[in-house]
This record gives sequence, C-alpha cells and structure tokens, in this order.
Amino acid sequence: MSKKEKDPKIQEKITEFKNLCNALGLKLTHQRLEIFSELCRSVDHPSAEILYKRLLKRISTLSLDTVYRTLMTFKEYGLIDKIETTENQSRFEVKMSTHHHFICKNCNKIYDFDWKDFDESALPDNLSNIGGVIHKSVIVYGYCNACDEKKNEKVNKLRF
Amino acid sequence: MSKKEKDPKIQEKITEFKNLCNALGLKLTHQRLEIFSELCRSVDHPSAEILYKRLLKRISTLSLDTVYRTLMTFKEYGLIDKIETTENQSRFEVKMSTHHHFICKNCNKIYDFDWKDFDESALPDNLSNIGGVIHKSVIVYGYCNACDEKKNEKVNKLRF
DNA sequence: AAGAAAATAAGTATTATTCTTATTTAGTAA
DNA sequence: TTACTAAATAAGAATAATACTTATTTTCTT
Ligand SMILES: [Mn+2]
Ligand SMILES: [Mn+2]
Ligand SMILES: [Zn+2]
Ligand SMILES: [Zn+2]
Repeated sequence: MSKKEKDPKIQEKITEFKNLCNALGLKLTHQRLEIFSELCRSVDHPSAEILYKRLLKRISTLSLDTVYRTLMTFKEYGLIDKIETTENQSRFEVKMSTHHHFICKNCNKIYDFDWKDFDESALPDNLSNIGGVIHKSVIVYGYCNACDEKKNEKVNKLRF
Repeated sequence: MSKKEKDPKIQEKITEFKNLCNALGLKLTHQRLEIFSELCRSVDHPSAEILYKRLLKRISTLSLDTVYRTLMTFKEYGLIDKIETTENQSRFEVKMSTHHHFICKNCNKIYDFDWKDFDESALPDNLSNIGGVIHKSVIVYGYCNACDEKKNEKVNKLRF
C-alpha cells in the first residue's frame, strides 16, 4: 500500500496512473505503483539503478530487473519518457507537458525548463527533406548554479 | 597510410586533424588517423562498434578497445562529439559547425539539419535560475522519408 | 639509429541491461 | 470468499557495452 502523498499534483498523477493501468489492462501491482510514484516524486531524472536503490527502502524484495522491465513497460504505454543523454546509463521521467532540459557538464544533473517561444516556433523548411516531425525538444549544456557555488567555495578556501 | 580522400572538405578536416594532433602533443598513429577519417566520412553518427567493423577492412588487427579509447581521447580534446540519444550504445560525430538532429523513431537514423533562426534566438530568462548555458541544440523526432517510402511499398504490395 | 614516452592488442574485468524459469499475485467469475 | 488464469515478479544466469591491465609495438625526439 502506497503512503499518502503530500503533494496533490503527485496524488493526482498517481490516481490517473491507476485509471490508466485499468484502461490499458495493465495489472496494478505493488511494484508498478511504487516505481511510478517514486519516479513522480523524483525531480532528477533518475536511472533505473538510482530508482531501484530508493525503492529498496519501501520494497526490500524488489529486483533491479523488475525496475528495468517496468520502466520498459511504462515507456511502451507512453507513461514515461527515456531521456536523451550522452551517459551510458539511461535516465527516465514521467511524461509531462512539453519542457526542455538543462544538463550540467559538471554534475550531470538534468534540470527542467520551459520555453514557450520555442514550443510555438515553426521548424525550418529543410526538415521536410528528411522526414515528418512529431516531437521537438531542446537540450542546453552549461554549469549549474549549484556547481558554481561549490567551485567558489573552494576558491575561497584557497584564498583565506 | 590513409587513402587519398576524394572529398576536399574531408581532406581538409584530416589535414587540420594532423596539425591539431601535433599541436596537442597527441601521437599521430595509424589507428587514430583511420578512426578520425572514417568518422569524418560517416554521415550516420556511428557507434564505436559500427566504426570498428568498418575499420577492420582497413586495419585488420584493430581492437575494439582502441576504438573506444581513441574516441574518448578525441572527445577529451574536443575533436569529436558524443551524441545525445535514448539508445544504450553511444554514437559519435566529428565536431562540426552548429547543427541539430532529426532522429527517426523507426530506424534510429540520425540526420543533421541547420536552423539558423534557432541558433540566433535568445534563451528564456528562467534559465538563469538554473545555471549558465554554454551550448544549445535541438533534437526532433519523427519518421524519416526513407522509412515512409518503405512503409508505402509494403502497403502497395498488399493492395495489388 | 637509439631511447623514452605513449599507444596498441589481447585478454580480462566491470557495468548496464536483458533473458529464463519457478513462484507469486492481480483480476475475474463462480 | 474461493478458485482459476493470465500476467508479473525475484533470482540468478546471460548478454551487451564499455573499461582496465599488461606485454609489445610505435611514434617522436635526439
Ligand atoms: Mn524533464
Ligand atoms: Mn550531427
Ligand atoms: Zn552541476
Ligand atoms: Zn527512418
């Protein structure tokens, strides 16, 4: 039985998830519910392994394979997304309204951001030579503020 | 010794590569030259393994590890890029002028395209809360024309 | 031509993900 | 409820992707 969520947004997503499982004929297992809930709560686009470690606290008998398998299933049914990265561990997030990703070159954290102007902009003409576009997104790279602060701390330690 | 390149663009990149190796103190080995040249010629953003298979025809003693190690080195020195994908095999390309990627949801081919308007557009303000941006790029998903044609062929076979 | 430092090949190791199978569970209908 | 069936899970084995170790070879310099 999943704990009560404080955040009503997450509560809502979970209710929606339960309904979808029913509608899609997916059995609503304890594992699926916990995996989905944990991913809902995660703001950091976790890997299967990170999710697994977090979930072990709730389901001590959980297997890593179940996490992988369940994420695959969720992806097949369009409940979650696999994120584009250059890392070799895949990372995931629950399907959300259109948004984009800032990836820190130092800590590899992935932050969400909105960019309405981009969402509304027309794609370039030359794309029709390649194919028909279904979805577009932006990835930006840089150093996150958290990392900058840490770097400054270090510099200050050296200076004083 | 690398074969003469027909394409002067590629020839030029290879010459530049040789100079850069010198400048950076990277030994210009047969393997490095062939790996770089092959990646230059590749329009398909190949994986290490694909590159390795192509290169075996030229260097029969090449080891897959050398391909991985060399690609890592090239990336460290900024000569190539690792591409963002949702696949679990990394894919690569030689560093080129700013461009973006169309990824086919069916065949996973990655096509390059230009989008000057995007390149010149300002990022959204909310990004400063996250960090400082160094690089931005677009990924679009869809079905490439090649895949569409194949699908139509199949449909026609069924109809006639 | 000789020597030092760096790079390679081969084999091994590790990491990430998937498969196999026996057991358990969710959903359903009596 | 209970019993049944199909689907899902856990555990461990297997595979795939990438990285490490070390003896040998190569590049670059002198
Ligand atoms: Mn996101
Ligand atoms: Mn490209
Ligand atoms: Zn960071
Ligand atoms: Zn295609």
